[in-house]
Amino acid sequence: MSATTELSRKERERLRRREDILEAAKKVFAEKGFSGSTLDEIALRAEYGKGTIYNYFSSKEELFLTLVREGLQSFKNTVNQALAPCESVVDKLEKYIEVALDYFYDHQNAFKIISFEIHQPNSLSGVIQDELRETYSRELYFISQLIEQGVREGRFRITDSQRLARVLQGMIHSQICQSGCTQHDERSEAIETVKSIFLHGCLNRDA
Amino acid sequence: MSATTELSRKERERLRRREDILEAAKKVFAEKGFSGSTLDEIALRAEYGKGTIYNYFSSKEELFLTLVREGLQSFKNTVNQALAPCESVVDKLEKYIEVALDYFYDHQNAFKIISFEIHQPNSLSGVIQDELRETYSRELYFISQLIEQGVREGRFRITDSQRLARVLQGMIHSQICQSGCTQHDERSEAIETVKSIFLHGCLNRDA
DNA sequence: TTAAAATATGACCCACCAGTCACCAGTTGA
DNA sequence: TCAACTGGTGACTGGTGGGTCATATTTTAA
Repeated sequence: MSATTELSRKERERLRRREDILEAAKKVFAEKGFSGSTLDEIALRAEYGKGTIYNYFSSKEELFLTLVREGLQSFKNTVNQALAPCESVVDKLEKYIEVALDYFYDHQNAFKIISFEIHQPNSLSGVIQDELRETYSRELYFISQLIEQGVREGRFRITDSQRLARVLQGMIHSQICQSGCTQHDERSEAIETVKSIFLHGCLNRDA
Repeated sequence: MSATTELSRKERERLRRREDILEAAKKVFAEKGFSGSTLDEIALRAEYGKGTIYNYFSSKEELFLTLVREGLQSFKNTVNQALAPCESVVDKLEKYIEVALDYFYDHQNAFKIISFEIHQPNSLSGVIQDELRETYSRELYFISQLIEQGVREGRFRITDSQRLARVLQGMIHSQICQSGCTQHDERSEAIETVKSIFLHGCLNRDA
């Protein structure tokens, strides 16, 4: 084995441990929230000692923030990739609803972490809270820009794109965490319903 | 002063202190969540000693649960009173959207407490968590029953009343906690938008 | 084979917090 | 005026949890 392969195996192992820890932390945070979770439990679940966690993350907050950052980034990438082939605004919105619901159904723990710490303003330190809020609002901004374009094209009955973005986000989020959301037809029914209500509710009839 | 007035003054004072404590607790819990809040801070905000709180509530959990219970009960009463004069299902739904948004805009702390502890399943003890969930799902059941009736009357394009109830709830919740939601026209615009999208999106055109 | 470097580990430290209780101020009733 | 009582109080306690560090273990390099 050459030196480079050696190094890369070490790198891989380090990465793997990091992932193990993140995975365990995701489960615990999703169940108990930030304040309710303990590093002891995360270490237990990850099957590492507590000290090990501090070889990979400098604090509980950094561990949490990493989860949020990587979760949102991964969601964003998925969305961008999915929307790339779409031409019209309506196509894009439909695709967004599909991909967002699919993603969050598949990553419910990530969803819980991202969504409920947003609603709990002051349990994290200021700077971190700000970054979190910032990233989140950029996500909202993405939808509202999409809608804004549709408004300019005269496709929408309602023209407050910010408000529409929020409404759509609320509709999507309402469908996660339902019982039995793992079944495939359950899921596609949810997708169809949200699409149908939002588009029927917002688009001009004569369009 | 007669003995009864004496007693009643004492009673009133006791009630007043209870309210003071609940009010302070509501603010703190709304800001920091259940796990993130401390009784010391609640006592400080209420301007009482920590020991005093235990003369009125047996534990942190009971204090929190009282807030949730009384908050939901008060909301329920407001809704029932508002919907009483309405005849048709559509009238009732419109009224519900109005009154729910108005109520939560006016009681944002209550809203935060009720909504985000629902999304954080395991930070409270089992029995309490169950009661909370139960009460919450009865609220959802109320809307879904309303919609169910509309479905039977053939007024709805979409017939899964449970799902519609969730969507509506998501739309309503998405509008709370926006910036500038204290202004009156902001608020009525939110109400009109939600009404408009939901009804346009769900009702049959020929109805 | 062994010295050195890297890394995992959990006992330990300290700050913090829910809950308690001995004390005290104010009120009542005689 | 005083004794009994009621009710607020915050210092105290026991337990807990984030974060540390000396030690143990494994890996690397010679």
